Amino acid sequence: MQIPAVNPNTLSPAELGAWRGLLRAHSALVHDLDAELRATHALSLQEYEVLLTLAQAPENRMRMSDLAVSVILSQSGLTRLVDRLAQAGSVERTPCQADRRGLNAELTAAGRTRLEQARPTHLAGVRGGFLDRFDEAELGVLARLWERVLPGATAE
Amino acid sequence: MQIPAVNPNTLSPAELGAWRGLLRAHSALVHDLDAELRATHALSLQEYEVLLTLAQAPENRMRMSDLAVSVILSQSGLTRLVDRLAQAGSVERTPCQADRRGLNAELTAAGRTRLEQARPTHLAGVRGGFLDRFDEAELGVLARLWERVLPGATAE
DNA sequence: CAGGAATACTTGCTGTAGCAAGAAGAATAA
DNA sequence: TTATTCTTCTTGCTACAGCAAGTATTCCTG
Repeated sequence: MQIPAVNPNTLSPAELGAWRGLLRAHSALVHDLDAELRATHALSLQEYEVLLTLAQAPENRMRMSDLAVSVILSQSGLTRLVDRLAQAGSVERTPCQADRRGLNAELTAAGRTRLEQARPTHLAGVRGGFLDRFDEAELGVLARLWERVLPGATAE
Repeated sequence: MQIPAVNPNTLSPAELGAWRGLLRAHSALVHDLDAELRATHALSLQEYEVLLTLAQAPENRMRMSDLAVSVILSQSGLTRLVDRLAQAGSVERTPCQADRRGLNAELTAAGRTRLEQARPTHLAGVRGGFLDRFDEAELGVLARLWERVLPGATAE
């Protein structure tokens, strides 16, 4: 029986499917989620993720740099994202006790309200577009597969 | 034995891992691939994908709108991407026989050379960062899982 | 306790993407 | 045929992201 040689210059169908599937799925999901959040709550997906992350953080606040890592954004990108959220009154910058270089982004009451309004939309989008397509076991498999790709990122 | 109720307002650990893992994995992989292609071949990941797609197309050319879908880009985004590639001599716009509204993007000889130079980098990146983490069976599983997320996208 | 290196955040600049509107051609229908 | 509508691509505008440089503070080393 012939073993199909791994051609170092080409991808197998399974490889192609896995790789391009990742690209396509990500693009479609993120695009749709973002569009729906914008349309119904005037909130980008990234803004939503910041509010959510803060809501789950102790004291509802987090150092700017940690927040940037959490939401997968450069530090300068986060600075401006928080600018926008602060402008809208959803977040405040508060000084950091221990380190005067640092700033905390802190969720305001208005921000919490905004998040709570948007949350059903986001959850419905993630479920409807992604999670509902799989059963719990498959989701577990996926989660474990990701850990092989990611250096030391633990699922929050 | 207690069955954990599905809380409609929260994600289970597996759900979270699967979803955030997708976001993180995509971000890390695309970022690194793009950076490496830029550093070693002065080519963005999107530019690379255009060249590759053209190289695999019949006659090495493709309608602008089809190309946009293939590489997951808006039409205006593709117009400008092809502008850049044409500027660099990697691609040419040729008129479309059947439909004079249309244009084909066509790979030039120089573009093919450029692609061939960059290809090992790209393949090594995709393999090293992603594909090598899984065996063929797992890749097949992944590919099939994606098809449930994607409407009618068949892996090329 | 200086003085230099490292860290935290912001700002200037640039590149790239999308949407919406426009121009040119094709398709349909009467 | 010609008028209306649809499609294909491009262009104007804007938004968002990253890098690199700048500023303020802390850490480290002697």
